[in-house]
Amino acid sequence: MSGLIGEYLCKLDDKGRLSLPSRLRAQFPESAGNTLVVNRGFEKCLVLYTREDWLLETGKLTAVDDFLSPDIRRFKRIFTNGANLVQIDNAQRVLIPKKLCEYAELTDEVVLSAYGSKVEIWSRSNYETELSVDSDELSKLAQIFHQQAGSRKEP
Amino acid sequence: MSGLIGEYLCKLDDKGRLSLPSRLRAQFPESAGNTLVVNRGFEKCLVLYTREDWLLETGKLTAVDDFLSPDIRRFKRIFTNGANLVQIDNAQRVLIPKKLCEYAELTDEVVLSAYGSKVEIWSRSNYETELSVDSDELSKLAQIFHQQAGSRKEP
DNA sequence: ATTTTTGTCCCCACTTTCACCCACTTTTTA
DNA sequence: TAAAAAGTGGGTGAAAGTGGGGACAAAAAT
Repeated sequence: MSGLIGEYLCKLDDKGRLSLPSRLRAQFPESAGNTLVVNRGFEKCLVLYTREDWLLETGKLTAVDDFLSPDIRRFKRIFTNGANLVQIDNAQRVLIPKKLCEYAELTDEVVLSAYGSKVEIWSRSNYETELSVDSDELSKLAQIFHQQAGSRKEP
Repeated sequence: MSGLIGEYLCKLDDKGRLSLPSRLRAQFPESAGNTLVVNRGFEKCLVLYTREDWLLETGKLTAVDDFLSPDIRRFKRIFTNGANLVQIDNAQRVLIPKKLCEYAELTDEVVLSAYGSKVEIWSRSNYETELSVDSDELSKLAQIFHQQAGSRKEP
């Protein structure tokens, strides 16, 4: 699935339950059922996938054989470690594993940021820091992006 | 089977029994019954398979002829002789053979990390070391992976 | 051959966790 | 502005996790 969109501010309660905004919930396909996958992101955030998208996302990793080298194994581990299945309860909440909460420094205020086939989960304060950018830096980033993206274009 | 997922922190008791989290247990197919296979991993960890997946894994080995070289024979021997059948008891625990506990330096806190068709068993401290990586190293690993994955692409 | 030791498994009991339920508040929609 | 839907918080019982005693069998020692 792709085409997820939206930015949502929501609450994490004392038990570590995160309620999914109904607008977001509605974007998950029926087929996803009540199970999602949550994992660490590259930055101090978590990433939420449908199970199906998780498999797509990690398909490249799965295709490479473990016998090849220690580096390969390590790389695969780093990417897949921490991934956990979570269930959506009848109040549209998921229980975020403690370890992952700590990793992303989640407390009570949490931002969900959906894009493509992933939903990033940030603590509000980390999210705001991440997004605070002045226009100079923004144009620099855009430039870098353009270069990188350009060099990868298929002919 | 593939598509195992999850990272679980669990306890190894004094008797060397490891309790399998129910979430993980539930991911094994009915057909696996109460028998699993545990073996040494390449790194300082153990690997847990269903019996069926173990056969698939060793299929790679048996496909290669023993006559080829001493190294082949040696590898096959080393790889297969740590393997043990373990039974799941009615409290969802498996008894890890002492030799293997020592090999992986397992004490009381153990991390189970499931991915694909295997479950890796790490001591908590070794696991954390394995996964701590700085960004330089990560990009190096990514590069290596990219090469390997690329070289396997079908034309 | 008998005893001792060691290892494995089964059972029971206590503790902890979490999925479910309900109730209340806030927001949205008609 | 009422009604409905969404969001929030907390209590609770069933399930999972944990630890230990003891029966039994295999291996080792006498």
